[in-house]
Amino acid sequence: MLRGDITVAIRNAVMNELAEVGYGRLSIEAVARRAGVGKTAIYRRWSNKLEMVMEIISDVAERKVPLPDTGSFAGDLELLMMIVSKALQHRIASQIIPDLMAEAARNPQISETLQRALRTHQQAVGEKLVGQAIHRGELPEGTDADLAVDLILGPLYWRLAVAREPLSDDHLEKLTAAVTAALRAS
Amino acid sequence: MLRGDITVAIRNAVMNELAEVGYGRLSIEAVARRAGVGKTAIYRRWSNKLEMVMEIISDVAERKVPLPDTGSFAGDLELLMMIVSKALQHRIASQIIPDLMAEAARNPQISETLQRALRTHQQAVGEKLVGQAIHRGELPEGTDADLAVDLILGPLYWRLAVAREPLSDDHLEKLTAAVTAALRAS
DNA sequence: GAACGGCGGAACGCAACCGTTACGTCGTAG
DNA sequence: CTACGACGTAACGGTTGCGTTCCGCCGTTC
Repeated sequence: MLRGDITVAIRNAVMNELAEVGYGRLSIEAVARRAGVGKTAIYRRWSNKLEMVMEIISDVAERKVPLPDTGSFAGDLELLMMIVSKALQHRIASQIIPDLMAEAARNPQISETLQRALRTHQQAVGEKLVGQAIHRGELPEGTDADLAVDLILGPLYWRLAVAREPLSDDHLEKLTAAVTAALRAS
Repeated sequence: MLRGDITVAIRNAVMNELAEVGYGRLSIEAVARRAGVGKTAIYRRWSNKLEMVMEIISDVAERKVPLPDTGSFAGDLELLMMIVSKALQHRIASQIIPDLMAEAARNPQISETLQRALRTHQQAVGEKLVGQAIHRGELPEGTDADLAVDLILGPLYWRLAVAREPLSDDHLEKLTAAVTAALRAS
């Protein structure tokens, strides 16, 4: 039986290595070195870099985030944006996510894995959010959940992961208000 | 004197190579091969990969986009969003931009170059857009240009460069309307 | 027509990784 | 106490890329 503590060490090493050098430059040897483990231990678990990274990433990415339900759309939205912004400011995540997204643009397998892990899940969040709001009468009947997701995640991702500018509480508040207005008007 | 046609061939090769394999895996040898050029021709121009890529990218990125001024905020916004979405759907750009953004997260020199090339310029677009609209009375006095940029570029970038979902004319229209509403309300 | 300089090509020594193999150690299960 | 299996280490041959050097070719300049 494969030893669990070794597997954990490898997983951590992969995450850190991914954050530091990115998928393109990640090497099995470096992972082994960092994990304090032989290459054999890695090849015993996965047959190559892609498979290894994909399995580890899906695992992490599929951890469910609780869908917000605070009782009001404003509350749900604020909570969701807080959660997402915290996640995007996490040291490891903020390096790994853009890197894998870029990699997904040229590797169909990575693309598919990320889609399944992120889109399925996060789109569900958006749909639930919008659905609840419509049901409560806080948003008009035909509100486009797809559009809502773009409007909620887009600006956050842009500012935190792309432009890498700070996100003050004040700015987050304005953003929340703006998104609310945008959705109400649609 | 260095031959101009050779320089052009190298520049093109770098762009295509960047798009195909990304910065992390880009190698001087591959660039030379692709450009049909000796490695010596490259080292005669730049001293290493980073310097080469940075010079070529800044050149491309600093080409000025005409600031929209159609006479109305709605027109300006629609035009800007069209331009940006076209740019983000360009084959080469859509691969290179997320890749370099990810790389910038771990390489300060790349980060700085991109900031200067993109932010300075695109932020100016946002500020002009908002400034014109305020001047015309189409947006309230204190509208935050920073926020506007987040709201305009964020959803587009998210959808096109991250989620990689198609952007229909219909969706673009809804997005424009939503952003307008958001900014008016702020 | 001679000198110069950019060019491609080839090879250099060096380093990093690949994926695989052989070996000896050590903990655990039977 | 024995057998098994996962472990780390070390080495394998092969590939790729680095940055440099030397060569001979060829077009331009004077």
